[in-house]
Amino acid sequence: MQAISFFHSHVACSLKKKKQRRLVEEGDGVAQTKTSKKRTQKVNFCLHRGNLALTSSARETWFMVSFFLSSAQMVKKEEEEQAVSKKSKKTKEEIEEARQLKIKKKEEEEQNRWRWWEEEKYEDGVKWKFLEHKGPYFPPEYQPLPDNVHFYYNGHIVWVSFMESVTEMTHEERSLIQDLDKCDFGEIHAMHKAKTEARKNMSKEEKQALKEANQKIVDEYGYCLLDHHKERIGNFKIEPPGLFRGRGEHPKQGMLKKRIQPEDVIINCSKESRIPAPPAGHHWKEVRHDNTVTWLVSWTENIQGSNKYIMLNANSKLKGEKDWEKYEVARKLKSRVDDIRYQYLQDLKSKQMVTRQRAVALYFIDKLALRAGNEKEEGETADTVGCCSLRVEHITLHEQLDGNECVVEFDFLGKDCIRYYNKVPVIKKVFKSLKLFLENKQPGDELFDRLNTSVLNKHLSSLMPGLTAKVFRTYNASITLQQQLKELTNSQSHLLAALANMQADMWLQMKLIHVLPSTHICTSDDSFSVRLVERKKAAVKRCEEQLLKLEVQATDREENKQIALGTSKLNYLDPRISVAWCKNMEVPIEKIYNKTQREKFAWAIDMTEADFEF
DNA sequence: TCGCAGACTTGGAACAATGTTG
DNA sequence: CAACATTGTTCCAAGTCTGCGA
Repeated sequence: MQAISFFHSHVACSLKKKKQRRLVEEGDGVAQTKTSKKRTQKVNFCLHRGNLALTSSARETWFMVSFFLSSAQMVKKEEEEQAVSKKSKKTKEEIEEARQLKIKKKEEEEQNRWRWWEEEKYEDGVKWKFLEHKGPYFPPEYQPLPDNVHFYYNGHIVWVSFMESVTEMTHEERSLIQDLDKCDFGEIHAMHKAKTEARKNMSKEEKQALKEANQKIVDEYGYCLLDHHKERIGNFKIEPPGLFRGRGEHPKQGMLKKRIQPEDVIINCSKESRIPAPPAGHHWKEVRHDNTVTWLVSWTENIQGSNKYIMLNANSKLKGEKDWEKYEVARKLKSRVDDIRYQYLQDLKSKQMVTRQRAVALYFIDKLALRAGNEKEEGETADTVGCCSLRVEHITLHEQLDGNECVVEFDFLGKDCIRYYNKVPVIKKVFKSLKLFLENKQPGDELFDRLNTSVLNKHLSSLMPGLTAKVFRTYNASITLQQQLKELTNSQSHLLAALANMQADMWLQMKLIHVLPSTHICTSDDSFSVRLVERKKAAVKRCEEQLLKLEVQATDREENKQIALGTSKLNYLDPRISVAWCKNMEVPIEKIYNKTQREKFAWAIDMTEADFEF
C-alpha cells in the first residue's frame, strides 16, 4: 500500500500544478463568460450571414451541427491545391500511373468489403457464429535502468525494486523512502528526455524499420476472423502498467496500474477455432465460448475493479450494426417525439412527486441535451453529475435575469469533469416545480430525490421500445443537422459553391471576431458574390497575421473545443443525413468524411439514397 | 426493487503523421 | 527545409444501460 501512496503523492504533486492551471483556464467566471459570449456570437453570425434558423435550443447540439457544416465546406480549396502540386512535380505518366493504382486499390477494397448490411440478421442476442483470433498483444517487458542511471534518496544512490512498477515496494524500501521531497528522479528524467530526443533524430531508414516492425505486430494481432470475414480489432494491445491518471479531482489518481499477466486474461472465441496460445510458460485465466458478447479478450483492472475488453474496430460489422440500430431508434423517436413532449409537459402538473420530477428531468434532457446522470460510488471517482444526479448546489433560480424571466443557472461538472455552465430561461411550470423540489433542502441534497436513471429509462421505454435518455442527444443532433441542411439547400442551392467557400471563411472569421475590431470583419453583407469571397479570403489572411500577434490563450482553447466537438459528429449525427446531402449536392463524400470515417460509415454510404429522410 | 457486475458507447488527451509557411 | 499548424490515430477513462440475483 505504501508503494501506492508513494506514487500517489508523487503524481499528485505534478497533477496539482496542472489542475491549478485548469482551474484558471476553465473554472473562473470571467473566462467562462467570455467563452459563452463567443459561442453566442458565432451562432448569431451564422444566422445572419447564412440565413440559417437556429431551431434547437440545445447549444451543444448546435455546435456539433455547425462543426459539421464548416468542415464540409472545404471543397474548392482542396481541389485547387491538388491541381497545383500535380503540375509542378511529376511527369504525366507517373501521375497517370499513380492514379490508376489508387483507383485499382480502391476498387479492390470495395470488393473485399463485407456488405453485412445486405445480409439477414442473426436471432436475438447472437453476435457471431464463428470467431477466431490470436489473443492479445502484451506490452514489452520491463527494462531495468542502465547501470549509469541512478535514483537518489536524500542524496544517496538507492537501488529500488518498485521502479519497474510490477511489484510494490519491498519492506526495506518502505521504511527507507518516506519523503517525496528527498527523492531525486533527475537522472531518470534525463534518460527519458535523451530517449525521446534520439527517437526524433532517427534516420529515415531507422524510422522505416520501426514502422515495419509495428506493421508486423498489427498484421499478426490486429485482425480476427468473424463469420468468415477478416475484421480489424480496435485495441488489440493489453494496457501497459503505469500510474492511473484519472480526470479531474479523482481520488485514485496516481495509483499503480498493475501489469496484466496472461493468468489475468479471459479469451473468448469459437470452440472450433484455433485457440490463441498463451505466451510460453503461461496460461490463460479462462477460455470461453460466448457468442452473445462481442469481446475477444477481457481482464479486470485493479484500480476500479472494472472489466476491460478487446473489441472490434468501428468499421466492423458488430459495431456498425449497433450504430445503425442506434440511429434507427432515434429516427423512430421522430414520429413519437411530439406525443412524448406533450406528455411530459402534462406531467409537470402532476400531484405525484416522482412524475413531476421525471417531467422536469426529461425537459432538461430534451431541451439542454443533458446526460442521464447515473449515481456513482462516492470516493471511487471524481464528483461529477448528470441530470438525475444534480444536487441543490448545481442550480440557481432567478425570477428575473438579463431581461428574461424564470432563468435557471446551471453550474456543475459533467462527464470528464467538463464544466457545464448555462443560464436558461425555462417555462413557468418548470420553474415552479424546481422551486418546489428545492424546498427544505440543503446543498448536497439531490434535486430529484425521487428519481434515478432506471426509473426514468423505464418510463421512457414504456413510451417507446428502445427509448432511453441518451437517444434524445442523438435525435436532437441529427434532426437539427437535417433541418439546417434542408434550409441551406432550399434557399440557396444555386449559390452553393460560393456559399461553401463563404462558410469556410466565416468559420475562420468567427474565430477572429472576438479579437479584432469589427471593421476588419464585417465589410459588407450585400451579396454572396464570388468576388466577395475572394476579397474575404484576402481579408481573412490579413486577419490571421494579426491574430498571431494578438494570440490569446483563450482563443486556443476555444479552437480546441471546436475540434473536440468535431469528434462528436461521429457519435450523434446520423451519417445518412450527410451522405444524402452529398448525393443531392454532388459533393464527393471524401470532402466530408476522411478515410477512417468512411470505413466506419460504409453501411450508410452504401445504402443511402439522395432522398433519405431522417 | 435494489444493488451490482457486465457490456458497450462516448469523448478527451497524448501522440504521430502530414501539411503549410517563412 | 526547419518550424509551426493541422489533422488523424491511439489510448483509455468515464459515461449509459441491461440483466441478474437476492
